[in-house]
Amino acid sequence: VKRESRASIRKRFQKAGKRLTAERELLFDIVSRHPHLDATAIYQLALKADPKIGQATVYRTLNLLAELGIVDVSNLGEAHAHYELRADDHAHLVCLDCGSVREIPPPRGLRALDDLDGFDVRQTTLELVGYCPKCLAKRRSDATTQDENA
Amino acid sequence: VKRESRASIRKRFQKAGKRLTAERELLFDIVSRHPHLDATAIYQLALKADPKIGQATVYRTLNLLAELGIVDVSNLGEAHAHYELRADDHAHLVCLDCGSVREIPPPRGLRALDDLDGFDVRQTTLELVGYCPKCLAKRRSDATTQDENA
DNA sequence: ATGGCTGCAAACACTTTGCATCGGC
DNA sequence: GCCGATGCAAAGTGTTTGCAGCCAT
Repeated sequence: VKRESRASIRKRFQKAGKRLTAERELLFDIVSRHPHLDATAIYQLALKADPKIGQATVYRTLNLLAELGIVDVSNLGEAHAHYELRADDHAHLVCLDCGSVREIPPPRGLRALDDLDGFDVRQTTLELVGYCPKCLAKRRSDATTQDENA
Repeated sequence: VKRESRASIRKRFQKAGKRLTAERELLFDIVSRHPHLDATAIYQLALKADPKIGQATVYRTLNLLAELGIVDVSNLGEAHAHYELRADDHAHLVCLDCGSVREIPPPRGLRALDDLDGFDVRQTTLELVGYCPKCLAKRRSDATTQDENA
């Protein structure tokens, strides 16, 4: 797993003519340590370390990290954005009940799609939403109990 | 391409205990004829046919169609929802410049992911965003002209 | 020291909801 | 005729932006 280190981040920022502030470093650390969070959750975590950080800074920084290609943005089956460090290609297995996210290797053959009739693919998103084994079991027992299910 | 016909839709609604109103039929037709539109664009088209339809009806109907499994919802690289009739599995090739959407068959091997360690996959979304050949050419010539590019 | 970055709050875009009326079944 | 569906407008989310002061370079 090739990840941006905290040190190499400084260079990336410099190269892009951006400043590396304490807030940005904090947010980078949070995203590093907690993949798949959304902006609100990241903001809550950030507040614990820096009680006067603003939401705007969170959004601006996440957008910046995305522009620099340091993080990837995805929806994970919801309407709003979730963030994670850019790493090897992988698919997301998202549970509709508990919201858990599992990463799995993408099917071979996906890489073959990198060049399609001259279309230049920059980012590939593969999301599988459904029910994780645990929630699936719970749903089944609920259905039995209630004798009701779609 | 197996698509819901306008006639079979009535039965689907009845079975779900929903009424088939003129508004719903209109919105279904629009989505049938114009895949990949977002709610605003659909609303604009709907207004031409029925000047007093409300946005709320559009959102409520699109949500209903999604619940009934008649349409699929995806983001197409943007932050908001786009709608299309549910059809065979396919991937979306979305251009970052012109926003065009091309559908391509999914790589074989994707179907094999349908059951993963007991995870029950309900919907699979494969999106490839990048630049279409036309926009790619334009970008290259712009870069040459301006001697500037990331 | 200077221009980018921040916090605050207001503005925005998209979507949902409350309520009175309307119309499919 | 009943109850679900509609239109309207207001409320709700998630995100962006304007501006005065601040701090990394």
